[in-house]
Amino acid sequence: MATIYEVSKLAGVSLATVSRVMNNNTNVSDATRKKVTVAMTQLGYRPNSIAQSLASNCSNSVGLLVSELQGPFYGPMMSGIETAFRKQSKHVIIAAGHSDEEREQQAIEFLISRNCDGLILHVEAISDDYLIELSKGKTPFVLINRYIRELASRCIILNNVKGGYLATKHVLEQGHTNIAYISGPLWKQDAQDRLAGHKQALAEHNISFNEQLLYQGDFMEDSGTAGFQHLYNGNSKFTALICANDEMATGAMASARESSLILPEQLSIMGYDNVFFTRHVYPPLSTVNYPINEMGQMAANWILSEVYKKTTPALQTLFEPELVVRQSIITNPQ
Amino acid sequence: MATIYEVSKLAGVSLATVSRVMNNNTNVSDATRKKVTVAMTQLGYRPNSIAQSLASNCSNSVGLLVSELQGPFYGPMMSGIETAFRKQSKHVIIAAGHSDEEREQQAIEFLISRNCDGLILHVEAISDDYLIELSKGKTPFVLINRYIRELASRCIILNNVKGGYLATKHVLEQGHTNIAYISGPLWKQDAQDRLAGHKQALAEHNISFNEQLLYQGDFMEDSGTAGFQHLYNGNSKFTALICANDEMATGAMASARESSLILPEQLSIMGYDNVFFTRHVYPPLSTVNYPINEMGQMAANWILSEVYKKTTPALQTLFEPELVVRQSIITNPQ
DNA sequence: ACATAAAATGTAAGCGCTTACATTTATATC
DNA sequence: GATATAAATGTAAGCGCTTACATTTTATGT
Repeated sequence: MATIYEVSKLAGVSLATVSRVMNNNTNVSDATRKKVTVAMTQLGYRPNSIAQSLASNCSNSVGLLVSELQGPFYGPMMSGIETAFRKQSKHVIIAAGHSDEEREQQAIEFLISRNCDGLILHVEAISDDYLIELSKGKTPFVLINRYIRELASRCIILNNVKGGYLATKHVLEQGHTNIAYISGPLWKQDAQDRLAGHKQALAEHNISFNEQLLYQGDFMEDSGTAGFQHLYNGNSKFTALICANDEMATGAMASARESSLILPEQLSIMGYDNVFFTRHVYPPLSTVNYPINEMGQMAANWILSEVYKKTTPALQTLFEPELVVRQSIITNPQ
Repeated sequence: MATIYEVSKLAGVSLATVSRVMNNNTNVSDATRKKVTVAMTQLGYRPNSIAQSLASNCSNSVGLLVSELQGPFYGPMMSGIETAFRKQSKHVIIAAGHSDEEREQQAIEFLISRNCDGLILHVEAISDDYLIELSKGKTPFVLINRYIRELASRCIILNNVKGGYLATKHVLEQGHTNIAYISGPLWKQDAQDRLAGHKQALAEHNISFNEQLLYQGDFMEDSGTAGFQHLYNGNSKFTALICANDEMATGAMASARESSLILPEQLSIMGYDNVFFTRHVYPPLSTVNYPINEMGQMAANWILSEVYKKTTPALQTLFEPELVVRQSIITNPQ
């Protein structure tokens, strides 16, 4: 592999000049610039990004930490992020935290020791304090789907209260009054917010919240099935079930079907996230759109702007959910 | 950030010695090793991986090129790969090729210029010739889901003929004799192989292959719906439909339902890949398992072994598919 | 034509490590 | 205890770039 030195020799200029044309900012005359580029192509020169990084103290890489590499939620997020960075020739180093405090911490350490210029973090288990502490370090980061007041400007989040509200409002408008709810783990902010939105919509329709109709799940499919069983065997009847995310909704659907319910006729079900497979389940699931792809792109833009000082479209920190109506909710035949 | 120099000063040894204890291979007496490690922790020293890379000419990073970051197929693959590498402190740089020749090529260029020590490639559009040429370069790579005779030892593939065979055999054993088939794009090897397996099973059961019952799709959902429509409006009747992957099967299901067919009673459908959402569709889709997670891990092991000279579990290049029976196939009531 | 400022180019010192080779120190052999 | 051998440590030259600063060239004004 040719080095900058050979290029400079061939072009008959100094190392510095070659470097200058590479980083085409500084003043180089057109004549020499041409000489150099010719030499480069002639030698098939490709800059050594490692050497560049060492000398410039900038690795052009950003670390991305997600909970899982698989699953319907993270794919679109990573996709949005990768697209934004590739355009700028930044590369992304990925790691998975598996929603486990220790592993998330390790992953962050790993990414930092890898000289990432910035980090995009989707973390769940790690404490606010740790992140606040981290923010004092020299590696900038942005948070997705997590709000910490002290770090507000770098928290890219969805208006989950609104989303919860939208979901329940829609169900109410179809005439349902007995509505069960399977929430996420309530120590998580997003789970709380979605539930809060639910309650708000209920209140607006003068329906009192019934604790009997609440089940706390963990955002995973199995807790949807468990939740349905629990609720179904309880004393309070319901004609609609709202789940705090699509996976749980799916689990609940399977479980409902096992209990010989006909869907959606005998039970309306609502999801949240608008994960891609919601179109595929039967009946197609009505849900709330979580623009995770866009939020991923925004996170990338944040880094591009704050770390690499690029000009980007205006940074936005709060995203709005939207109702997605499909066929899992029927109007309640009173 | 402390450097190796400061560590050496604090420990009262030379740079080389510090370097040695870091790469803890060479001979260092226990006494000095201890001195050095103490100094390290005292300073909170973290090696600069960029400098290491430059000096050692090894970036400890491997490039991963997939078609899409999203979608049910790539998630588990990336997951398997990341897990294997994290354990060895290698990092993975991802890029997406979007099944487009030019973009795949660019991505490979990008990864190479990023000094990846090795590459894991899931490419579809790029030519055999390009890859053969690439194999002469200095960056080693392994191919997933692609077989090129000249590069056989680095092709990690599934026995797709067998998979196709298994799927059709199962359907035949349920008493179906009129079986439609939606294939992948037949310029792709895997699509061909799956179809070959299908024909083989048919032949074994003395059923002649009916061209009327074949539709060539493109592995994407929409072509499943288009395929179903085409076949359904054709002259040949069928009681079962086999799709060359799960997405197309899903599309076909939706389409069949739109044509007021009751599933699975009026039409048995079979998928391929065992993508995670197959459990969620209704009826749960019978399919063929593609152990993509394991194959991802194997690809990682290949790199670990060939590039980093680590000892790994035996390398394996050919994987076997397995039938996954769920509820989308009923026995044909002759 | 000459002084002066601006633009273009060159020089050389790092960036933080690894590693071949040289040197010193410890261990074994007789 | 002298010698041979092995183990431990040190020295210093890079790895391929960037960049502050120095120098040379070119443009500008009079």
